[in-house]
Amino acid sequence: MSIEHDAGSSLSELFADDPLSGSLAALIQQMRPGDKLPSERDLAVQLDVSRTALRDRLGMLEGLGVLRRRTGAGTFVETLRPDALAFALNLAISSSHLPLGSLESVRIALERQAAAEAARRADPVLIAYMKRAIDTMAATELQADVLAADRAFHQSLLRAAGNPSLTFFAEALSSVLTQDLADRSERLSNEPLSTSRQALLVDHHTRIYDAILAGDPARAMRAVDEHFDAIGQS
Amino acid sequence: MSIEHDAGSSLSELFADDPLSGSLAALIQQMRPGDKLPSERDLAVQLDVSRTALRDRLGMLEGLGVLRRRTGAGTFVETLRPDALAFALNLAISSSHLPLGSLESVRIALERQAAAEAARRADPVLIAYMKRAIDTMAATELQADVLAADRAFHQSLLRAAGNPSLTFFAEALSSVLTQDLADRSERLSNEPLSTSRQALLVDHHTRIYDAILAGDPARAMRAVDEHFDAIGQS
DNA sequence: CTTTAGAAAGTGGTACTACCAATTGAGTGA
DNA sequence: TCACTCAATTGGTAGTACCACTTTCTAAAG
Repeated sequence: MSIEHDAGSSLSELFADDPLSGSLAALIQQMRPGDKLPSERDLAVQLDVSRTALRDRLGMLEGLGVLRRRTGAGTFVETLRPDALAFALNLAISSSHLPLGSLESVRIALERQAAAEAARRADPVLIAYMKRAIDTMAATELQADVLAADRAFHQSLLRAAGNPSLTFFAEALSSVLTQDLADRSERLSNEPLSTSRQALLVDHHTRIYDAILAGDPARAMRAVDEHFDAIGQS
Repeated sequence: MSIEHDAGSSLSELFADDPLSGSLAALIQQMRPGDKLPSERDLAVQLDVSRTALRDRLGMLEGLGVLRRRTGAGTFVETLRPDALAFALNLAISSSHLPLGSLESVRIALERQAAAEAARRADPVLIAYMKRAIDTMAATELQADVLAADRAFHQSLLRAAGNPSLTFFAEALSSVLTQDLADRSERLSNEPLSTSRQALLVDHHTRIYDAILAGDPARAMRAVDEHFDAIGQS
């Protein structure tokens, strides 16, 4: 019935108004991350378009983080990179005035979900990394080190959840929020942290850790919420 | 100290390895959505590059959803479009085998957060839309109409949260998950829905609605979780 | 004077050619 | 065996010409 209908390919539908991009997307879908595309000259002949038009689309796909062009080497299919999405987000946010505060909400939502799933999985090895981050946090004295340990904790939390999408989005968001966080913490980074505040942070993270270790998703989510509620007010 | 350091511009840092893209990003940041960029010929002269190189970057920025090129008319700064991110996601997901199931988790996380924030805001007008969706859901008989009402409910829930980022991500995700959802529901869409199941759905949504109306974030989140737990098993 | 049809200018889209710069790898030398 | 050189390949840029579409202005028709 249909002359050329690549069934099930959601990509082609999105490219309905651009056959060239559609062909490229179909080609890329059949390849695996790390694979090398034919050279621009060959590909242009193969798709029966000029190198100019081809490069235009390649640039677009590179912008989306799907491809990576390396001068002299070739064009390669990229692995899913959170920073590519982060880049797009950064661009989008800065050009459309999406408030950073509302983004923080998304981050909390993801972290809460990660805590719940980590508790459900209860992988002792992955959870151990969280414990290590907490210990580091308790042992150090410099604000910068505490922040580093904090990042390590949240990273290991996401890893413990074992949900690639969750990790992907969280890391992308993290990249977007990083410079804002850096700006706020820069002034304090080399000063010693108030002992009471540090103890509070350690306590919060320990509560999250305990809930996950106990395999209690609801309690883990609650612990995350209490954590963010507390640091939100300070 | 630094020769050209556009302080505070997070974009330029990301473009550190590509001066041309950096200049373009800086230019775009100073503009507002809907504004028209100079013509490619003018811009090429202005930035002292060839039109070829310029078009390559414009293609990239268009891929990111930041720009929109309209043949014969010009190039314009785009408003933040969730479908642009959805597009990038679609491409990324299909080319990196990110499981759809893990994406569903993200959606739940966002919806849970939206429910909490909606309860915190407790805007009677926006909440009324949720009620209307529930009523529609209870009144109809066709599976397709129930699904439509379901979508309307979740949409009004996000609106009631009043968090642009949350809405943005949820809609982007929704676009990605749409075709999958469509595939699953296609077979049932014209059959009458089992009465018990419909009643269950109405009950779930009513619980969420009640919690939000009562201004109880914790209960709202719990209701969302129970909802997704239930439909996840069926 | 208003409306409208058409011309003209401007814009993005494509093609083609030529050349540059970086990378790669095979071959050559020590 | 190792190190180096050099040529082929690849992406990056430049410039030109032309096409299709859009917008705007103009002049003719009412």
